[in-house]
Amino acid sequence: MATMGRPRVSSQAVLEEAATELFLEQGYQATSIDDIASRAGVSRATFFNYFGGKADVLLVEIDRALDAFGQAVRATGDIAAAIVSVASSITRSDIPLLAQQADTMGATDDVTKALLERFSRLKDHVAGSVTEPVWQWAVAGAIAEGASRWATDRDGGSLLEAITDAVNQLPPEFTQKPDQ
Amino acid sequence: MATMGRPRVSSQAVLEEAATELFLEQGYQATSIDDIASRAGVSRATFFNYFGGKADVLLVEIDRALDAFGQAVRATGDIAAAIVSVASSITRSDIPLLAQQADTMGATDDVTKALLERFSRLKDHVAGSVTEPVWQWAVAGAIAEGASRWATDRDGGSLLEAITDAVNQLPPEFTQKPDQ
DNA sequence: AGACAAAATAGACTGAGTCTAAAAACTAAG
DNA sequence: CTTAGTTTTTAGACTCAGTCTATTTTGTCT
Repeated sequence: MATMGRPRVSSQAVLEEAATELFLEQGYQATSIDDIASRAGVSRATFFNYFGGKADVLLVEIDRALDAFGQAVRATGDIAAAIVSVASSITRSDIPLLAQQADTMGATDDVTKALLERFSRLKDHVAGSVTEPVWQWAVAGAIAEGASRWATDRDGGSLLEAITDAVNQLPPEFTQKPDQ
Repeated sequence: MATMGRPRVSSQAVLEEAATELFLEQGYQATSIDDIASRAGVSRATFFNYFGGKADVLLVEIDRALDAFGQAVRATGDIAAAIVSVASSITRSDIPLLAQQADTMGATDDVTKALLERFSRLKDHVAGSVTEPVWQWAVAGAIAEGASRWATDRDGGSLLEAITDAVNQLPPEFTQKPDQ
């Protein structure tokens, strides 16, 4: 039945590498999608087969983590468990040049906007377990703050520790499982 | 000494009115900035003299409120007082067709993005009084949630009541003044 | 009348994002 | 080995946002 069709010529990883090179060379703003596609040896249209836009290239890992988090919350309904599950599988080596050198690249408010979108998605995922909207904001904010600190302060502990510390600044009932 | 230069031909209010008409007629997406400028009897370039983009037209009142809020926080350092000061001066008549009919206009995620930007600014303003970042997220989220509920549920109470209710779902120490 | 100031405008330009149709590259049969 | 089917890549056109520069308009002041 199969027939696989034309094999892929590129990948998210290849484009990510090309983009990161250019971001470090020229800065984020000065790099167009055409530039990235050229460097990756691929057409501009192909770039859009792999990414929705320029900022998405910088946030691949975040998106992967968000997807996993949403899936975990939907599966278990337990925020704390989902945090442990996702955060403990992420180490500093998973963010090669992303947030680490984000300012070196001249991260514009384009990136800031994209990050806010991710926060919004995070809050939606949190809503799968935390019913009260005001608490959703607080919990999502704590997670985002923990992750941000971890990414910024280079010599801190693990991501899980950072997020746990941040979430623990909230009242415990905010993150309790709805059932039981 | 003065010499005032050429008098203004348009205003935010005029452009806002023209834009709102078109949004209701054609929907938000289908309306270009050219359309708005034409309807207002002004050139496209002039539109950008009054607004930064299409979404900004929908959020004039929010921006005004945010500016006032930021000013109040900077002046007094008291979140609760700033909320009272700003929120009590805003009534339903101040949002003519904005959030009320936002879905009628087919509010895209363009508007959602713009709203997230506003939330980010709100959080920055909150930071003027709340030092702990995790609490900043919670407080800003509560304010946003209260305002959102007020704008959505038509027959509720005042904006101040809605925001106060939302903020009161947080521990009181989150919003206490830093000094004293 | 002439200098000055501020706003409006024309118009060009870059780049993002979308879309369509066609070409390319591979697999599985016949 | 040829053909049909499938998927990706690609070329290219198109709309629109946003920025920028230079020019024109319209007022006030001297």
